[in-house]
Amino acid sequence: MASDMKIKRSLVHEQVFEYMKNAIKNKQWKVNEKIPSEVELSESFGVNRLTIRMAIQRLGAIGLVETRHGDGTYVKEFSFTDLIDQVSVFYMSPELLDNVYEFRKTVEVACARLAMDHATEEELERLLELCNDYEQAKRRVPREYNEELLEELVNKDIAIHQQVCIMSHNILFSYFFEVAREPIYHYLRVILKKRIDQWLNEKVDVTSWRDLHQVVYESIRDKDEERCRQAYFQMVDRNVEVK
Amino acid sequence: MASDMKIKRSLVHEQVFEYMKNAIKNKQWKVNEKIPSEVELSESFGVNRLTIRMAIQRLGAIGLVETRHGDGTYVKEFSFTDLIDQVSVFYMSPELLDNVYEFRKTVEVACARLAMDHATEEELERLLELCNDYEQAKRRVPREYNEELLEELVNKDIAIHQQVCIMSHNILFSYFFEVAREPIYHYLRVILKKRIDQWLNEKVDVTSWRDLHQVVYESIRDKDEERCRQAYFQMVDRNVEVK
DNA sequence: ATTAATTTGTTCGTATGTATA
DNA sequence: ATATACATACGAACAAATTAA
Repeated sequence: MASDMKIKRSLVHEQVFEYMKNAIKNKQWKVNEKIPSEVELSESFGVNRLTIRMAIQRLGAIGLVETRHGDGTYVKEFSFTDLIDQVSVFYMSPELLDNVYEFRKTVEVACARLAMDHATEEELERLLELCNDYEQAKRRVPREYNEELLEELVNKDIAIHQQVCIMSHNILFSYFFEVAREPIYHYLRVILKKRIDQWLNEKVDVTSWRDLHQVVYESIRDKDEERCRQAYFQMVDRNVEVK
Repeated sequence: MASDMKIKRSLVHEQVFEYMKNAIKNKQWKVNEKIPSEVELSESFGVNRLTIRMAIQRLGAIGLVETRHGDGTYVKEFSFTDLIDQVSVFYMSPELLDNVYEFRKTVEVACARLAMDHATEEELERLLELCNDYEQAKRRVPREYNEELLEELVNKDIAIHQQVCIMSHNILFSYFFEVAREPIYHYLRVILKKRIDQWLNEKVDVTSWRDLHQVVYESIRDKDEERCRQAYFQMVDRNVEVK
């Protein structure tokens, strides 16, 4: 007798979970729609109400439903970003930091190239705004440098690159950026901290440096592939040593 | 009084969930380790056992723990792939199919380029194997073409590109591929079906075509960037019309 | 503005199936 | 084979939040 065969255990709440997941997948339960109450479901499935609750908890965990106390449970529009935000700390690792360098030099450049073809005027303006935001925050460094300002700079930096993803009008690139967001955040934090320390200690005047974000903006606007590529390369090459 | 302020609701199971999530994040509960039993946790938290179970269900849903009947609940190594597999159908959309074309022309090429620098001998051999697998399956088409063989071909195609991701030794690229896997699958399915139909009806002898996967393999092996790029471009340009 | 009905949140108690020593 | 620890599932009950009469 093959005792190493997978025995199909009951696991009631698992079955209920799969059923409800399929109901959402097949649009039987549509987005923003209220699903049947827990008692209704427990009756129609012929299981205990708490078993239903188990399944609903699981659905809520992956962002498929949202349940409101005293009201009911509603099907939620799936958000890739929300899910990644929730779990990114669990796949974050030091090796990923090393991978960010290659990511920026390849995927981000490709993304910017797509942005040249697909971006709208409004999106370009928004990008310019974000670049100016960044520059303005940078100017505050000599006077009021602290951890808070450092984080603000990193966030503004990320916002710029996220905007380029949006401008590519390719959802996959936006998703990739979300996946890489956590490592990029840590990467930028290390780099920026080091650069600012050098700046303040050795009294190098960095304000005179042409801000490369601005160059990225201009080259996308002017559809200048080569200048854009070089801007990105300078951006990452200026700070190769992560460790 | 600011009544629009976010009121911190109780939501016991939510709090327990957050606590346990942090315990895993901070390596207080390590991977493969058994967490305290439900009764123990319910006692130390001062809540009911079922409330603990709610939280455990949520942790299980995002792949942080695995619970074995009659044994206990164990912390699991987080798997990005498993999570994406579970939810990819929920972010899959027709627009994503259009994005696959640009993905292959940019990210995959960049990935292959990294593979030239980082791939090991064993990985190259494995890639050759997968290419041969694909070619062999392709030769079966004229005699025994059906839905099953079509899916087999698509899966073997995907396996090749996944191997290139592995060879890049950049985890981010592997993650990206996982995210794009579902759209790529549908994309390839449509394209291959159309190509095979043309092949069989118009009796074009496609077996004589040089398989481009083989070219990708050779160019990675020989570190021939230009040939590699052209192979990818031919691969996607040969079938631009998705719809 | 109050009340009543509905729905989710939480608890207790109990019984059962499973794995391990 | 037995005992123990543990997760699974059920039923009943009450608390708390929301909605509508």
